Amino acid sequence: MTSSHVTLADIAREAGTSASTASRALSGRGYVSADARARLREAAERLGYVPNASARTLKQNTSRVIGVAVSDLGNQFYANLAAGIEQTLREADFQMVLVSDNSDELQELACARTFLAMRAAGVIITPADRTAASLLSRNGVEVVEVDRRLADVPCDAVVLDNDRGAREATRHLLDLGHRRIALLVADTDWTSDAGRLQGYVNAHDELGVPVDPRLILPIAFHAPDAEARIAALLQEENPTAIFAANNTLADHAWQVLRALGLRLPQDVSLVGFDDVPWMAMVEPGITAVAQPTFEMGRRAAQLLLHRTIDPTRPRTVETLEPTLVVRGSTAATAQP
Amino acid sequence: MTSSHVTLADIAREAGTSASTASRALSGRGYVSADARARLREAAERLGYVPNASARTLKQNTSRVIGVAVSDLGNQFYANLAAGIEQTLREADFQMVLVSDNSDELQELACARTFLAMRAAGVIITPADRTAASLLSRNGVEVVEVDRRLADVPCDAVVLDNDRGAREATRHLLDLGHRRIALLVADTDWTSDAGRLQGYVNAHDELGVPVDPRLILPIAFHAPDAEARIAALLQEENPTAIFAANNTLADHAWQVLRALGLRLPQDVSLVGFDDVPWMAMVEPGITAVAQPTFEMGRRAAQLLLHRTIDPTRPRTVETLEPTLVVRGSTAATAQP
DNA sequence: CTGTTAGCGCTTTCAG
DNA sequence: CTGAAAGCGCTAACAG
Repeated sequence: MTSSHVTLADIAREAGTSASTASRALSGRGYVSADARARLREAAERLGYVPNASARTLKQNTSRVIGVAVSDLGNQFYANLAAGIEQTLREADFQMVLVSDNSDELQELACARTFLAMRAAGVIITPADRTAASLLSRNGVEVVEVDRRLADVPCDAVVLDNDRGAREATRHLLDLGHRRIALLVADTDWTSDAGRLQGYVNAHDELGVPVDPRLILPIAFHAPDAEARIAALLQEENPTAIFAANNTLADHAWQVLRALGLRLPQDVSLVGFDDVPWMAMVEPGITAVAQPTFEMGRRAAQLLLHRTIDPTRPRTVETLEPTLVVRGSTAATAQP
Repeated sequence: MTSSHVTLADIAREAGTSASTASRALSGRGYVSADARARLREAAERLGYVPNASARTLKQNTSRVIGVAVSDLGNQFYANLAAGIEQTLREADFQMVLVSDNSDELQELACARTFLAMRAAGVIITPADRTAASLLSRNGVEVVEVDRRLADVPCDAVVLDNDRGAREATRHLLDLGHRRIALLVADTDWTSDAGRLQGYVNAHDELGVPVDPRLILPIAFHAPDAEARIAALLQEENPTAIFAANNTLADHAWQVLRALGLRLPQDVSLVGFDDVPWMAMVEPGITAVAQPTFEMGRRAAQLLLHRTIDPTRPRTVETLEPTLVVRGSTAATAQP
């Protein structure tokens, strides 16, 4: 029924006080007589008062909004990350403004500008470029990087121990006797993918197995020829195992194997990175490096919330540990 | 380097104009000489001006923020819905504030209050209760309901033809000779689930097959005993087929069948509702009613955007059609 | 075409 | 304990 919005002045008038007193009563800051407080509370309730966040933000020059920019909300990994962030923020009575930036530098920068315009209390980002963090930081907005690190300004971060995850996965295959292990890795300059490549190499080095660069296949996101290239690699290089360094590539690899009629694990072994539901459901199950995705989101949000409380807190990089989940897709090599 | 924020007044001073002229120049509304505009643009660029969204919202009493409240961001269905909404909003230069409310009435109401406080230009919601929409609507905020309808105030909506989806799925099983089809359905009073139940019943009625109420199992979200109850139903009622009316229930059913060692489709047939990736990957594939989830999100956002342009637009309910995707999990009944 | 003025709703000194 | 007053940054009349 109330068409226009009820303001503090309205409830002040209703309760016979000034707006300042009303502000103090409802925000709980400063002295207000119990009597006045009760009257104001009642009036606010009765009139259906909803504080105007913009007015408050304008006055206080900071909001309860946290900007979140992820690469691809359609991907389970980022969706779970966002879910973890959202849950944590909501518990602390903050709101999440969520944007999916397609790892596009321009879109990412546009997001940063939007978050700045909103006077976001902080920003969480899966970075594709360093300019966004730089712009935000320069304007006094705290940034937390998740999944990978890119910023050239100091900021908190939550990442996975990608090297270790990839090393364990590769080592698992090497221990099973595989010597020609194809690596499917995203074609980026991100620390996440670099770490996974490094882990693959390290595992080889540790056992003194030479790395054949022809077995390493960098594939861009959403590359339309991804599966064709994987099929070509399989046929030209005859790997006995595949390590797919993210969930999309694992999916592609699995589809290619199915299309070519190659059996898991008799004809070829497969390890994925990022344990998504289908990997536990297909037969045989896919051996995978599991990431605590939701928890990464939670940690990132916590880091940001802690910093809003104590801005002098030293910057932290939290490195979470992956877990190798062994299933039926990996087995010892057949004798050649 | 710029510690505090650059304001319109700053760039006006820099360019030797008043703040109003600066406002006109940068917002593009009203007359400004080409010369002044150029100087102002340059100054804004040079000083790194970012407009203050709160000030603008306060003044104009409306923002470029759309509130979105979904039931469970961790569920693919809602994540995809959110992704569709986000993409559409971003294209129109709106921001999405996303909250996952666990279908909890109190959380949902709290979200509504937050969106109101932010002067959201509109709200998209997968409703669990009618009070949120009512509160928003009463305060002049447009609401679009997605996936199900609940509001007792007029609002736009985007839903699936659940009756038809369930009818086709059930009909498919009946046509294969099944006469004892278990229905696993979410235990809600939502239109979505009611529609699916109705479709199940309608398909039976059309063929004159009696419905045995003992085969209908309502299961609450996140019920810890969901799988135990499904297993019990299978053993006590001996259905020859299962229709699981959402993706979570399909997952549960599949796990139970696997645990009990029942083969698809020889021992029992299975149809899911909402075609998620694993259903196409397991062997045999799961026959499923596919929803255009992402598209539903897009439509909801479009409906809202159109209404912000033309508030007198008549309310619309868009009903999208599902598609039955037949895979190997369904087959004719074995002769008893 | 441009500047002046006023005010959006709230919080925060500062006097009382 | 309370009210008056000022101002956050922006925009929209309204005169010039």
